[in-house]
Amino acid sequence: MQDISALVLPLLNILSEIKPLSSDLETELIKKFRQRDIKKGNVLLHEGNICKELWFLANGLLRSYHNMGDKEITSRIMFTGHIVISPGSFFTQTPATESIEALADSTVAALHFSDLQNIYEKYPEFNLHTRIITEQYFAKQEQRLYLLRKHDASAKYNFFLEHYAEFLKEIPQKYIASFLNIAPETLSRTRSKLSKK
Amino acid sequence: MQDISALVLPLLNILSEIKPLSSDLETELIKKFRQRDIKKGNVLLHEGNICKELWFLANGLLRSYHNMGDKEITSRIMFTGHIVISPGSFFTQTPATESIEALADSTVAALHFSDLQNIYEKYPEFNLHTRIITEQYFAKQEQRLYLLRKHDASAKYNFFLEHYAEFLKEIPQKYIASFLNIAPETLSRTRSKLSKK
DNA sequence: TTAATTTCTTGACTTTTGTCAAGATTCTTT
DNA sequence: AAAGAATCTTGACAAAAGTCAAGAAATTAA
Repeated sequence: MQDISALVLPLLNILSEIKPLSSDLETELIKKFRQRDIKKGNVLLHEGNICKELWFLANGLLRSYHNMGDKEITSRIMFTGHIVISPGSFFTQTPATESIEALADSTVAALHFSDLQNIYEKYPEFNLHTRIITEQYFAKQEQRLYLLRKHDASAKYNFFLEHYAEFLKEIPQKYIASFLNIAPETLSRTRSKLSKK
Repeated sequence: MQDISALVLPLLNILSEIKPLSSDLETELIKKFRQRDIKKGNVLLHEGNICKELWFLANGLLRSYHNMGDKEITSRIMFTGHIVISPGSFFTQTPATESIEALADSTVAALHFSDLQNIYEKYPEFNLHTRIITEQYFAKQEQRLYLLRKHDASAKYNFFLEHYAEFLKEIPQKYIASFLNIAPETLSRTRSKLSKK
């Protein structure tokens, strides 16, 4: 069990680069975040449940996915230093259409939705920080949409190599395939074709 | 040439439902918005240019699209009352990967990026409004992503019917097809199969 | 209203991807 | 290190979607 402020520190740095945080606000954030440890394979959020917390991934690797009929489709992969929510669920506090699981033993700092709302009331200047962060994640989503609109498997994979290269190190290929919305066999064939050239 | 405040009024209503606007802020917004009229078929933003303005679509119909090789793929369709930007481009002031055109004669109220930044400085409370609006549009993007991840054409079209029914009235089918990321012929066949059941 | 243009539908065919299955490889665990 | 489990690769085949083309229908313009 680490000191929560050590876990949250990188997040505070991200925030204060947008605009320095008052020490009161900083203290409040540290006070409200709670540590959660998730073992590899365990689920942080179940589809159908409401995403009641915002997580700062202090250490580890997470994956969000939809159950499409009988198979899972990976929606996002999240690394150390990412802010993690299920957006549709968290913002509106309605049931999530996706699940989030740990691909590696992970540690998150968790902030409850209602605590966040209280922070907005007490420290309205915090809206600036989250406005900008939401914009940044929004732009990332656009990139994701662009990938999914690519015609065929090799166009998707090439775009993936350009924009998501960091995925290659630790992520099993089957998750990359479902991130690209193609069958794992198709990804395997696409890669072998590519390496022959 | 209408009075700009009449154009912007519905936007002010949306904003003040989030939280009432101070009359100074309201005046400032009205002062900074400019009217633009776009004829059907004309392009509001060209791929490769920077999206320098935020638009409130006071009246009309817009479509954003990517050029994927030789063909266009519709990314969004925007109706009267929508706030319109090319997110990746506007937020970071970098070149857009999409174009935006008018599908019908349209009137927008335009706010320049730098004017918006000045408003944020002068009226920091405005961050609350845009934070919440960005969250709402973010959640919509999630739904869009969910659609594109659907396996086959009929699953996409059924999801489309449930969640984007308002598109059906005025949008030519070829744009709906490209919104679903399928060929227009495939959409036509999917629809005829569906109506036979 | 008629002519011209664009959009939509349908068929035949091709290409791409998905599916199932078996073997190879890699990763985990004991 | 060895056994077990999970993942990846490859082949054969099936299914789905894309492409091309021609005619029908609808929309727009004259």
